[in-house]
Amino acid sequence: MIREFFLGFIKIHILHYASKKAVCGVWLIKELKRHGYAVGPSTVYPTLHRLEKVGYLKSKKVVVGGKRKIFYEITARGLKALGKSKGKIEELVNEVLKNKGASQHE
Amino acid sequence: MIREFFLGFIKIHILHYASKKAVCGVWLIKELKRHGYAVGPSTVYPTLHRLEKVGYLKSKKVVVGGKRKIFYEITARGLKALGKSKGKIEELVNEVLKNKGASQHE
DNA sequence: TATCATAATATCAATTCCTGATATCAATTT
DNA sequence: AAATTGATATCAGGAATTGATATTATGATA
Repeated sequence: MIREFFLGFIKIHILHYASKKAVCGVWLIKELKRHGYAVGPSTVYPTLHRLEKVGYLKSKKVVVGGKRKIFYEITARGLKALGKSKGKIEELVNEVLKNKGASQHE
Repeated sequence: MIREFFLGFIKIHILHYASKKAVCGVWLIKELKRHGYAVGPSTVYPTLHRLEKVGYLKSKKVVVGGKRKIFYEITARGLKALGKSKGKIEELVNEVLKNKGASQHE
């Protein structure tokens, strides 16, 4: 169940990375693992496909080191979604971590 | 798709609220709406049931103002999950908002 | 005490997502 | 041209999501 809490985090991370540079599946798997998220190929690739399908990412195929990879970069649409997400993260932090969310717990 | 990003946020919020005081379904719907999350009964109630089922929340039935309500409070197990979530939120903030996550974007 | 109105909660059903296991693919090596 | 290897793709069973709808319990009313 707690994994469900973080599925969105993972997607936001992916969008964030893809806003910094072009990323591919295997790199994401390693990077996300470094950040404490256990993510396998069968989670990452379908997610990348979906993120591209909705227009948040765009891909290009490249051969590097003798292996074909598919690199993903963020789109304008994806940047917009990422921006919206950042706003929500701030809201979450203010409410849950700092407890500054004008809470009227009446 | 972007809604998927926030489904975890919503669950964390619920756990957070339930750690402050006993909460019921309708109150959560209003409160989450106040925080920008569109959440209806068919989202909140099954979620509450599941959170109770996994032992993060415990419920008690109360009659208030002539209406029966079910109030939920966090459990020790839920507190643990919430704590873990807070750690992840900080990590997310550092990486995505502050960009302090020792990122080796090689 | 039967019925009604109301608010809170519960369920349905179609769609979609998640993911361990497995398969496929393409570039290089032998 | 077969094998190797690393990267990506798919499958299939289970589970989650949610608009729509139904159910429930309480107090009021007659």
